[in-house]
Parts: sequence; C-alpha cells; structure tokens
Amino acid sequence: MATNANYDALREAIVRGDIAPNARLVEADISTSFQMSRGAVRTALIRLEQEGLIVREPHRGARVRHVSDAEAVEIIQARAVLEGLAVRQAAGRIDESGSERLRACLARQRELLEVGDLLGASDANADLHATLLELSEHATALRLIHALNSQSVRYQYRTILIPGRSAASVAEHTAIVDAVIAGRPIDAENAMRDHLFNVAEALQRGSLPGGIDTASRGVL
Amino acid sequence: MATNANYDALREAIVRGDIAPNARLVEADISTSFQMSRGAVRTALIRLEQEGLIVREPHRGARVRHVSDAEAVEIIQARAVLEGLAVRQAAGRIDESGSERLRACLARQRELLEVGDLLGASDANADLHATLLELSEHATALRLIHALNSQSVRYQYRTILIPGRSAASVAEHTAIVDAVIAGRPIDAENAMRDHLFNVAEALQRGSLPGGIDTASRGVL
DNA sequence: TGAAACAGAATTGTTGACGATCTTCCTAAC
DNA sequence: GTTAGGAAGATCGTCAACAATTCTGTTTCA
Repeated sequence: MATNANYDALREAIVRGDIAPNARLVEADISTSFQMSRGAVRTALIRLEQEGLIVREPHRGARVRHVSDAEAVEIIQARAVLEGLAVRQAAGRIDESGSERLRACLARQRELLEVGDLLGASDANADLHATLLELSEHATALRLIHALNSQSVRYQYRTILIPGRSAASVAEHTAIVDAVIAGRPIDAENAMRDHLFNVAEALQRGSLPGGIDTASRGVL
Repeated sequence: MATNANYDALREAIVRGDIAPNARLVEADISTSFQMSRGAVRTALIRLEQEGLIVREPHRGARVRHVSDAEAVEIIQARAVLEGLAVRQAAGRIDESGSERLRACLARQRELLEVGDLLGASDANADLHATLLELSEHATALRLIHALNSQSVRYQYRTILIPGRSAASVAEHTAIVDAVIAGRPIDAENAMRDHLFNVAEALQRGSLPGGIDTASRGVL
C-alpha cells in the first residue's frame, strides 16, 4: 500500500528531526512534497498525533511536538522501568544463540569506543538495547518502548557525549548482558534500571554538551 | 466540538465492552447509530487503531481487538513497573492534602469490602490507583498507564473476585499508601510492584471465576 | 504614532460522490 | 455432490469541491 509507505516516510522525517520542532505542518505542503493526497496526509497526521509526535490544534494546523528536558527525563525513567521488565523476562528465556548475539553487540560497542567512534558507539548502543528487547519477547513492553523512543530521539544518544559517561556506559551494559546470559532476572532488571536511571540523572543534571535542536541534530 | 464528543462516545462504547470483541465495526453503521458523518467515523477509527483498541484490515472493516490472557498479563506487568515509578515520585512530593485523599480512598474501599460490596470495592480500587497517579504528577507514566487500562478493562477488576484476593488487596494497598504518605519512595515502589505482580500472577494462574467476555461484562 | 476595524488570503474541516477491492452467493459443469 | 467461475452486493479508499475558521496586511480614525 502506497499510503503506508508514505506515512512511514513522513514519520521518519519527523522522528529524524528533518522537520524542526514547532514548525508548522501544512497539509497542502506535505501533500506535494511527499506526493500523497491531502486525505492521506490527514490520516497520517491523525496517527502521528495519537503517537504523540505532533500536536494538532483546531483550524490551526499541526506542529511537531516539542519535548522539554523535563519530559525527556520522564521518558527515560519510563524506559528504565519498562526495559527493566523486558530484560527480566529475557533473562528467564535466554538461549545460546541469543547469548551469542548479545556478546557480539557488546564487543562491537567496546571496539568502537576504543577507537573513539562515538557515532558508531551510539548505534551499537541502540542495537544492544533493541536486541535485548527482541529477546525478551515482551510484546507490550516492546510496543511502549518503541513509542517512547520515537518521541525522544533527539535526546537518545546525547548522554554518551558527557565526559566519563561512555566508560560507565560500557560497564553498565556489560553488567546487564552478563546477568541476562547467566539467567539472573532480578540482577538483569536492576542493572538495566541502574543504567537508564543514571542516564536520566545525567540528563537531569543538565551537563550536556551542545544545543539540543541545532548542534546535535544529525551528529548523534 | 461535536466530533470529539462523538469520538469519546464511541470510545467508551468499545472500552466498556458494549461492542463485542471481534465484532465488525462498519463505518456506515457507526455513522448512523452514533449520528456522525462517515468522515468523522473514519478519523475516530484511525485514532482508536493507533490506541490499540481496534484493528483495521483493508477493505474488511474494523474489529475491536481481542486481548488474550497472555497479553493481559503483559499489560498488568507493564502497569506494575510504571505505577511503581509513579508512586515512587508521588512519595517524593506528597503533602497533607494528598495524604488525606489517599486515606479517604483506602477507608472507603475497606468499608465496602466489609459490607461485601465487591462492585463498589472495585470502583474504590480504581479511584485509589487514579489518585496515586494524579499525585505523582508523572505525565508520561500517566499517559502510558491510561492507554494500557483502556486496552484491558475487561480484565481490570476480575482479580478481586478470586477467593482471598480481596483481603490481600486491602493489605497491599495499605502498604502502598503508608509508604507514600511516609515519604519513602523505594518502599512505595516496591509495594506497588508487589501488589500488581501479585495480581498478574493470580491472573496467570488462571484461577478466575466466570467467562471473560460474557459473565463478567457489566458485573465488574 | 498607535490601535481598532475590515477585507482578503491561507488553511483546515466537512461533505458527497465515485472507484477499487473484498465477500458472498448463485450457477453450471464435471 | 463438489468445485470452478462469475455476478451482485457490501465496504473501504480516494478525490474534488465547498464551508468554516484563522491569519495577515491594510486602512482609517483618534
């Protein structure tokens, strides 16, 4: 279906930050630039509003929703408990092939950090989290976390730029993976919670380099 | 705006279970029975699909999504960790008026249970949880929990019917409220988690009275 | 100069009709 | 009796036009 493909394209553009926050989304403009009918644009905007990615005011059009720093902290906290739940379940059903995948993710992230490739390390970080979630097979947690991630991509990878966080990040991830592979659900959950609450605290402390909407876009 | 009111009406009808699960939702039918244009019905269905309340198949109409027992367990687990997060924050910012409201909720539930009014106790239960969430002021957790509740209302209050759960429920709720009022975040979170994970376990054990889609509808 | 009122443009919201696609049922051939 | 084929009905998806509302720029008056 062409409509769904176009919807994904528009969604990606918003999530990736190609469209500036608070910028107006005029239906006619999107219609032309994404080559879809205005009706399709309308349904896409309704879905995006329900997903929390944009806000629509009556007769005033849609804007991409601006996520404040405080809200970003809330989102990471919610991720912390949900991903904790997920890895707890993952630790209960881990097998050899899953263990291998996790070890590979971890090794890759460690290599990239040693080379100083923060961009690559961020991607590896995302891969590791995604792999853990996939192995958990907790569909509900997965769905919620995915939605949360979409809303806060701009904040997603900034924390690794904080001096000292990258080393801590590797240690924390290692603890998580070890606990999951060893089949210790409680430890896995606590490790994941500690990890993400640390990230939230770092974000809350505001010791973040660069501007949010300009400098970090596309770089992270 | 009339459209939003109609949307809420349709949403309520689905959430309350007035429309049977897996029943077909034809746009034209809804259009007549709810006295709204087909366009309005369309937007409402799109929103409801994004909320996870219905599924829409191309050219085959919409159905209210059937939530399996396994999925209901997942939903309660997710609620457990999210409400845990919320009460943790609530315990950090509780004041005298909030404490009073919580004590009132608890007292009411206890009274109703002593009288044997399970229906009323269920409502009081919901009130207590809602009050706790409101006091937490954690907008993100609140939003997610609200969405989860909508998807699993049919399972929401069944657990209190399990022999012995009602007494346990009161004890668990008392522990939560005590910890929040005393300003002990960790204890509050653990108490809430224990409470809801107990509910999840009871549900998982399958020791539930009555059928899901017939007997319990409207009774709980 | 500044503010209020007005007109025009721009944008969203709504409606109705038409086409596309799926389902169902009937018929006919084997 | 069973199955393949097709026609009719039902339903969703799309489109264009119109109505309602908001925004913007200009004019006028104090």
